[in-house]
Amino acid sequence: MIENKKDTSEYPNGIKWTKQRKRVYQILDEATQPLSAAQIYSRLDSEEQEKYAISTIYRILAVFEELRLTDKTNWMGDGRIVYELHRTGHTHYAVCLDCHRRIPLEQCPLHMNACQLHDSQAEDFVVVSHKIELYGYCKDCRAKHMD
Amino acid sequence: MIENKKDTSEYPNGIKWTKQRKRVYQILDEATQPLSAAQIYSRLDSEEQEKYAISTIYRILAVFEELRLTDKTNWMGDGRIVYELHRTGHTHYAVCLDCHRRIPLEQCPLHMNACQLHDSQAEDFVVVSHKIELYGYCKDCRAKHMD
DNA sequence: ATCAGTGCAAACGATTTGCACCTCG
DNA sequence: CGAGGTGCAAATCGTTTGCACTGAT
Repeated sequence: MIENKKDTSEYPNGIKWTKQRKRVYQILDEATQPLSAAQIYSRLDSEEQEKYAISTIYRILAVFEELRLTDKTNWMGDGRIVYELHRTGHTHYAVCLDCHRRIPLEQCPLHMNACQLHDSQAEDFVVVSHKIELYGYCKDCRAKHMD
Repeated sequence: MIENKKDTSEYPNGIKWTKQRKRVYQILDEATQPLSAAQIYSRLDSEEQEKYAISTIYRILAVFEELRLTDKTNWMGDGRIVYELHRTGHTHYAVCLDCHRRIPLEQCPLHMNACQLHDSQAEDFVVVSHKIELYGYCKDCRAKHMD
């Protein structure tokens, strides 16, 4: 069997690394913020014969989540589920209530991964992960309303 | 005009306090955790002629949110939107990844309401509110899987 | 009496699924 | 070659909306 290098340095074991999956992975990788399935779909180039079925996108995202490649979130806002690569640990966002921009936070305001929770209501609850979202107004939007 | 006391001690001004609204409010008030529209609907007693239209439930919940009577949330989990009365400030939950139970936390693990955020990525972002959800495994579910 | 609130059914948008075909390994 | 992946269209689910009727104030 001929030894040939794979063009993508890192990808999960045990699944077929099809052009569709490559592309969805690439789009998520290039994204600066979490994307919905529809947003991923719309970033496919129709001129390049790239309009893979939207159901395929959903199935790929399901597989990615199964493999812990992505994080899935649906928060306040437009109600759609958004996906992002599960990069270096977790990410939280500051969400502007005006322009709906999601600003990723550099650091986590809470340090309690995989720990025992000390709260009288949730005794013996073992925390595996957490999500935080801060709501407020970004610099630009505050300026906009300052008149 | 005859002065007559209202049977419900507290309710919002300016809206008709119909039996449907009373009942939805009561269900939310009795609930120990946030409920989805469908869950509220299913708690109506069909024997009591109480099966108000599901669309009515949604509309009532929309009004309640407008009046700041309730908080609306859709996080990780089953994808449905859940509602709870906007009681004494904000509440956070520990969500069991196994049984999906939502355990309200006694205290907020984060103290940063209405403050300036100090994060290099979100400079000059003014935080109005925040949501936190902890994911993990509750006592019962951990016991279940311990064999 | 009036107009907001309701019920019903139909519309809607996001997500899922069944099935035949295709393609990676 | 064969199992797994995909495309397409139809189904499903939660939620929203149009319209005629009802009931709280």
